[in-house]
Amino acid sequence: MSTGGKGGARRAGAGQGENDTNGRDRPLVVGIREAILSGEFVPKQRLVEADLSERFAASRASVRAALLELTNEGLIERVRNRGARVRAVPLEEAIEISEVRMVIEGLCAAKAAERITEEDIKELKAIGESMRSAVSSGDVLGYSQLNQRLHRRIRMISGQHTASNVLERLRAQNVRHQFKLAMYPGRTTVSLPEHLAVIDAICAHDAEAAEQAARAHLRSVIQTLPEVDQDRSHGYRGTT
Amino acid sequence: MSTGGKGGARRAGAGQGENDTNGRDRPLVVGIREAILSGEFVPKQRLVEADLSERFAASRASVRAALLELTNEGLIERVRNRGARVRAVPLEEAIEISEVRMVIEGLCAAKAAERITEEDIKELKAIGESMRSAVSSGDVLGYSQLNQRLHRRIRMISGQHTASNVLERLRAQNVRHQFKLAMYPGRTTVSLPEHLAVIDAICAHDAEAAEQAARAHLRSVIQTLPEVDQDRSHGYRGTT
DNA sequence: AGCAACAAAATTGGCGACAATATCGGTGCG
DNA sequence: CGCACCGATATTGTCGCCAATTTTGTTGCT
Repeated sequence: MSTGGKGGARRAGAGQGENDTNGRDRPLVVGIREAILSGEFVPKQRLVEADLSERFAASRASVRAALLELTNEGLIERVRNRGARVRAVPLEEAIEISEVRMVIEGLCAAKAAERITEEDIKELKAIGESMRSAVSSGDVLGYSQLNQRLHRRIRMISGQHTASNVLERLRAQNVRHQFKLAMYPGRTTVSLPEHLAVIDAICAHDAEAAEQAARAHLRSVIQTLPEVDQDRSHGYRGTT
Repeated sequence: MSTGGKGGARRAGAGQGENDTNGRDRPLVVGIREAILSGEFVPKQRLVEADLSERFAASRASVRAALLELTNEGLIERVRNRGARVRAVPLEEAIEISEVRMVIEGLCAAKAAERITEEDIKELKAIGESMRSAVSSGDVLGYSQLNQRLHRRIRMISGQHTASNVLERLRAQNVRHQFKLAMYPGRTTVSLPEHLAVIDAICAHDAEAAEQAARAHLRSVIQTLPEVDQDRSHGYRGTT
């Protein structure tokens, strides 16, 4: 974990290690991002620079820089001279994002199937077993965490830095929908066999099957998204 | 297209002339980006804020903001307290980028095949014919422009806003490799039938065939990339 | 009473200056 | 003669201030 200053390393976005947010970022970016992802800042909420400046004990210029960065990450939305607000991802766009995720996760799964080692096979299968037991015991939260770990592990095994970066960004934009999806009753029962199929295909070094399984899983997600959607995501008048 | 969007209406006037990668950007971002994409700023070249400030007659803060934005677009690379420089995309990463492009362009092609109208069919076929004649007459530059127009048109027809954004960003990062690829002798002869296959599949409303054709085309690109690569792209010691 | 224009407040955008940090050159010592 | 320490320089990071623009509240007119 020693994220020390390895100067000569390639940029390639985040290293293969944990990129939960982005370790190289200043605390401001991380802080605001965490606030958005944790739900403290709700969609369409205005983000006034002065307020954030006070909230994080930093200057307004730093806040502005952080806001600009988060804008490019797709988490907040800025209009010239009209300020920044948390981006509300409507269902239609959440589906689009998931469709892009579908093909990229398929790519990663295929590449992972080609590159996976015996050691990683053990870990993937272990994750699969944990997921199975989590579903059995009804541990939805644990299953959700295992889900994220599985996807991240597959990305790592695939060795596709570019794909990982894109996926991470897309996932952050959809975190709210993903959360609602995870809480959808009976979702784990549908999700589990799909995940196991992905794991099996990757561990069997079957790239084609892995890609198809990953895409099938995301297709299932896309299909379920409209059911869990609550239309407050794209509400124009959020003043209640 | 823009379903009830509030802000997207004004963008409708985007003439086919300029490729405003992002019309909402301030001139600084556009200027620096153009300088990088046009090759004026070569990879690994240092971008000193003060110099850019003078070059574009703007304050350093604005330059910094633009640099931050371009960093997130993947065009430049920044190290804390050590400045920014034009990102040099090594062959390995160019391949990764093209692999991601492969699956996303496949997705767009499939979606375009489902959504295309008779009007768009005519235009796609017209582009195909133009490409054919461009290859016949050996007009490499014209073919390259038609190539970009075709891809852009397909993205537009697909209606995939997210995918288009990702593709545009990835394409910008690979613009140098793409250029060398376009100039590779005999490349057009290989590329043309692949493009025509994509066009035919899309116009035939065959989503599956369109995706496969698009992926085959990008696979061909990936296969050719190493041949056109000149190792100056990833030169570590660029101090001349 | 409704609407429009105006004014005041709020907020963002831009700018210059100062401090922190890395790089580079020089100098002294082993 | 080479290496390490040290200072000078260059560059970036941060901060506070002022102008431009938008939004909102008020007032006067129809």
